[in-house]
Amino acid sequence: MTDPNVRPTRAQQRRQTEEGILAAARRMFAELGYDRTTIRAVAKAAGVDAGLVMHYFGTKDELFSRAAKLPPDDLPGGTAEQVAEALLTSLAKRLDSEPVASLAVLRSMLTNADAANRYRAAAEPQLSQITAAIPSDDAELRASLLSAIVHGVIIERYLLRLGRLADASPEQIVDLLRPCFQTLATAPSPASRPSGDG
Amino acid sequence: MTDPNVRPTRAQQRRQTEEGILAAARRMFAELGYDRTTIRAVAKAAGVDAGLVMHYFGTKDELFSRAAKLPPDDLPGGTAEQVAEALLTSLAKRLDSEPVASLAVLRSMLTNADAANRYRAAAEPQLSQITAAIPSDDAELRASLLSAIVHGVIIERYLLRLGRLADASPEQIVDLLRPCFQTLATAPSPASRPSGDG
DNA sequence: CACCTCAGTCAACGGCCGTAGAATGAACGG
DNA sequence: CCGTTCATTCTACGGCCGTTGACTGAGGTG
Repeated sequence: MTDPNVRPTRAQQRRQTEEGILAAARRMFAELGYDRTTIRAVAKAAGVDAGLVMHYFGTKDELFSRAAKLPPDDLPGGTAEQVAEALLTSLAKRLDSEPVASLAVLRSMLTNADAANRYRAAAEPQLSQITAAIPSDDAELRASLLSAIVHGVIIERYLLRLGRLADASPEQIVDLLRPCFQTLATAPSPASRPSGDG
Repeated sequence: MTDPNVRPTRAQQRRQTEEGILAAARRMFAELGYDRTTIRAVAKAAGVDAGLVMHYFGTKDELFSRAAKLPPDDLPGGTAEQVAEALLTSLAKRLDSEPVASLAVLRSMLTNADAANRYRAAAEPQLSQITAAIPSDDAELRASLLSAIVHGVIIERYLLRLGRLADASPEQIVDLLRPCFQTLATAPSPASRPSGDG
């Protein structure tokens, strides 16, 4: 096997080099964020000249845009209970290994408008899917809270690497969160305070 | 009234200018993060020369350090239930208005090591306080999850300004989260899956 | 073979940044 | 009133960055 083409064709070579640049870019964007990642450093990590990166991608923004293309993560519909469980399953998978491109977006979203929009664009369909499944006036808010929990956990695990969250098993985390998710997705709204009026 | 000293003393003037610089720095760090905030821009916003900022603070890092000094946010101890409720109260207050210095830290913590450390240092005492109150083997993980939820909500509300989370009332958010917090703080660990063995 | 295409390099430019240091002039202290 | 301190400004340096455009040489094509 090894390779029938000892010398790769020009198109192959190009695609391979481009892939190498994108991989290096993804790694650096995920580790350092948009601003602190320099085209020169990406080029060096990919073993090419900085001019080549410009030649292929035109712009640092375009490079980020290509490197940070997110895999769609749509959960199946169903009852609120099922959607909550699907969200937990999706979370478990992400806690097992989160795609580097997604980490690149998360790392940069607080300081780069494009990354923030990309995050919003990825979160929105999930949000409306969850919202649609929750039979409640405040379904939208509940969905937003579920999203905030998911992202809070992922940020602390991968980006801040906070103590227990960084090394706990996905199953343990998901099991602890399950009642939260089910409550948020299905329980009726509380009247007000628990120790307020009667 | 107005002012007995028509001309402020030199020390007063200095403190006032320094305060102005710090306020401008806080605003910009909170809005743009560490990297995209420039000393020159802070100086201009404060109406002084960039050299003066250096003269007073020595270094951009030191300026950030001074601008991002967090007010301590220690919750009272007690039973797990009480601690969970205290955490909710603290969250409600932060959802009502989060100090700009805190937003500066949150905005920068994913791309600046100093901000990340500052965040960790602020979160740690709360974490151990919560951990101490939870009677469970996985108390540390539960505390981490509570922390992740709090910060996820605050990030989406103030930094990403996501739909419903950005404009919902603190009470509404806290009421929805209350069962989550109580469960995480007090419920026993689940055995494994809900639909697994008997 | 001659020609064109194109992956890849190299050197440079203009800009912005953090920072340094000298200069100024008003407030202070004797 | 004089000398000192010090708040404040101005100018400049060196560095890194994104980006450009000319160049090189091997690959494809007729």
